[in-house]
Amino acid sequence: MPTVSSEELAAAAGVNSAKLRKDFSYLGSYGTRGVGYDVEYLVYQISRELGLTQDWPVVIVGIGNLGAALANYGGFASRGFRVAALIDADPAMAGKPVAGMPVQHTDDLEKIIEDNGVSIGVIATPAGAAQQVCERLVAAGVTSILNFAPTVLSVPDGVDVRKVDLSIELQILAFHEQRKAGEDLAADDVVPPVAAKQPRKGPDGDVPAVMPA
Amino acid sequence: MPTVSSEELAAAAGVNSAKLRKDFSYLGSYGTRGVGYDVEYLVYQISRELGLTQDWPVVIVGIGNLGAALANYGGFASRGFRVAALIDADPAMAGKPVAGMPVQHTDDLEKIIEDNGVSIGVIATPAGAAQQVCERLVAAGVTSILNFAPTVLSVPDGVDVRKVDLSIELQILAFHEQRKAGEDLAADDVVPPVAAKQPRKGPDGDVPAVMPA
DNA sequence: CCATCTTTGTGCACGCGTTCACAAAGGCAT
DNA sequence: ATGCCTTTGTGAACGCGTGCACAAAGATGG
Repeated sequence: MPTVSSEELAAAAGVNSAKLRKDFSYLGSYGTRGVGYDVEYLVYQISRELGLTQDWPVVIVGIGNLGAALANYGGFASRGFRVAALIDADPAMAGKPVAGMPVQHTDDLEKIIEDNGVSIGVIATPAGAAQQVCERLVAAGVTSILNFAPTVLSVPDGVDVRKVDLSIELQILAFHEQRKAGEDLAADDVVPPVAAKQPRKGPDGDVPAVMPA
Repeated sequence: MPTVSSEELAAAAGVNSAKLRKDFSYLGSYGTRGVGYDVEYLVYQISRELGLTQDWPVVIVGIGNLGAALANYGGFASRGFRVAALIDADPAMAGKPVAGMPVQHTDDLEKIIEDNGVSIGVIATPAGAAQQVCERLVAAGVTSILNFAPTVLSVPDGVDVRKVDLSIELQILAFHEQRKAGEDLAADDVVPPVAAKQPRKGPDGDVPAVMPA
């Protein structure tokens, strides 16, 4: 039976082993003292807790370059996501196959959502169309929205929205780049907490309070 | 002179006004007591600190759907980024215009980086090509990399990498979605800290220690 | 010029998450 | 079966970031 110790996992992930054990303990006591964690069982438990074992039908609205890229993205299927439909407002797109699936017209949005029991929608439309699409999705029963359009969506309570701004990541790189370049001359002006450590995003987040356009 | 108080800004951003003032104070004392912050001046100071006032030439390697989407993305220019070149390994792509700019062949990668003084590279290639492209970018002088390929890149010290995994965001939505659905039946099993609050990414991050594939 | 009012900048305390450290527990060899 | 070794699970302490609360500072009006 292949096992891992919290120490090994912590080293691999670059975190403290005690925190890792404590986090795991919230899921239950899946480890064996003196041995470690059964890899297969642990993977299953975490997958289940994160919802990876469920099947999540999603629709992608707005099949431009980005929408097409998302439709072709391989990482979705392996995480339990199934692209149920591709939807676009352009009648010329209707029926055209993208990622082995015919694009459908916006007119049928509501029916598609219902028929497939979709609760997660992805918006990859131009900024101008996003809010309207969002409202239709929500009205049709979608309760979680991933927004790639450069707009802030307003939604009723109970609906989750996550906004992906591709340029923010670049922004952060540029910030560090500036640091690298400038730290020879200006070794004084330190901005301690706000934006200093390492990266990634997670269920919760940390945003600098204000970010100018 | 248009001004804002820390109170107004804090309310708009949904944060505590004291923290906001303290954060601003790290940039210097730009406020006026009894009045607030001069909007224009504040925007400039923050922009400068974040590196928005500089011109950052970037190259995008891998002009598939995603690369094309990035090339067309309007948000870059307004944040000080200038797409200096689009690079692809496919000879058939060479010379083809994407977002009003001819795609160049990978062979010229090093020359392009040098000629344009590029220090930030975006990788939007298939997973298999990413590491190799990464190494060539670094060898040519790039010190910050934004990686959209589903691979973990290894880079020498001094090079920053940020990985964007489009499915992680969906993952997080699905997690909350699962919560919504299940909280009626199972009001007990709580996973307290790891993954509960609200979203967004920032210069620093919070990752669940372990995330299975 | 003084009084009053508003809002900043910040010392200090509280609270929460991380880390330490160890007792309990299971495996394994003798 | 007994003892030793390894690793978990967790109580308790530490440290750090957040929020409170107030003094200092500037504006504004009389």
